[in-house]
Amino acid sequence: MSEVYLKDALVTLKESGVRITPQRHAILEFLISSETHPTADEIYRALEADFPNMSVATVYNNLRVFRNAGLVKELTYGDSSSRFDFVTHDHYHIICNHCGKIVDFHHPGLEEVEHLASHVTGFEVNSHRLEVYGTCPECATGANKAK
Amino acid sequence: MSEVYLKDALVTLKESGVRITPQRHAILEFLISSETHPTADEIYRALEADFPNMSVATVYNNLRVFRNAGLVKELTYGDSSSRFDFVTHDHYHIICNHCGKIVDFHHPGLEEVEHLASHVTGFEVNSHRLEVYGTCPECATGANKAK
DNA sequence: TACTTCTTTATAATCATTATAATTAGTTTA
DNA sequence: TAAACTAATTATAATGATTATAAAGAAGTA
Repeated sequence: MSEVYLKDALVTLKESGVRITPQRHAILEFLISSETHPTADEIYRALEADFPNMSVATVYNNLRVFRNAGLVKELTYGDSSSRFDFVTHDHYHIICNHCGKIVDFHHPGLEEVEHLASHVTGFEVNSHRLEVYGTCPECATGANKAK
Repeated sequence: MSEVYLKDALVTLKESGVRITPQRHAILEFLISSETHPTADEIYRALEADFPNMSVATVYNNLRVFRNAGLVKELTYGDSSSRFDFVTHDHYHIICNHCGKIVDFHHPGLEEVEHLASHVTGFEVNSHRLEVYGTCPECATGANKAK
C-alpha cells in the first residue's frame, strides 16, 4: 500500500529531473509511513540515526522539492513551525485545540464553494484549504490536560 | 458602519477587563477600516506617524489580546508573517497565488462538513477554516507579474 | 495623593527557515 | 567503467518574525 505511494513518488520525481538520493528516499518514506504530519525538525530527528551527518537544510530543501513536485503539502497554523503531509487522495484535517493532534477525514471536495467564490470575486480558482477544529475524544474525556 | 464595530469592540474589551489605551484604540480602528488584512509590521508602520514611540511588541501584544477576546483572527499561510483580520460576520477568504491579495466572499457556514467530521473522528467540533486559492482578475490579465 | 496593577517601551533572545560556499555524489556519455 | 557535468549535501552564517524581559509610564482606585 504505502510502497505503491513511494514508488509512484519516486517516478514522479525522476520524471521531473530530480535525483533520488538516499536522504530524499528516507524523507519520503518517513512522510508516507508517518501518521503524524511531522515538522521539518521532527523529520530531521527521526532520520538522524540513519543519517548522522544530514543537515537540517537538506530536510527543508527536499520538502520544498517535494512540495513543488506536488507530492507534499505544507500545513501552516498559528504556531511556530509548518507541518508536512504526503499528498494521497482528497482528505481534510481535523485538529485538536488541546493536544494539537491532526486526524484525516474524507469528504468530497468543495467544488461548489470554489465555483461560488470564483463567480463572486472574478478569481480563477485552482484550490482550497479546509480544516476543522475541535476537541479530540482523548482530550474530551480528560485523558490529556488542556494546553 | 465601521464605527459600530469599533464601539462594540471597545465594549467587549472593557467587559473583559482590558484597558483601552490610545494604542489599542488606534490598532483596532486601523484593523476595522483596513481592507487589506495587514501584518503586524504593516500595522506598526501605518501607526508610527501617530505613535512615533510605539514598539512593535505593543502591536503583537495587543493583537494577541484582541485574538483572545475573539475580536481578531490570525491568518497563517506558508509565507513569513501572519495576517490579522477583524472578525465581523461569517466570511471566507480567496487568495491570489500571484500577488497575495486576499478578498472576502460570503458563503453559508459549512456545518454539514463539521458534522461529518465530528461523526467520523469522534471530535467535538467547534470551528473550521476555509480558504480558496486562485488568480485574481488583475493578475490573470497580466497587469501584475507572477511571483 | 498614593497605591496597585496593567501597559508600554526598548532591547535582547529565540527559533524556524533560508542563503552561501565548499565538498560530495548522481547521472550521463564516451 | 571512468571522466565530466551538474545537482545535492553539508556546515555554517544570516535573516526575520515573534516573544521574553525589565524598567518606566499611565490608568483606575481607595
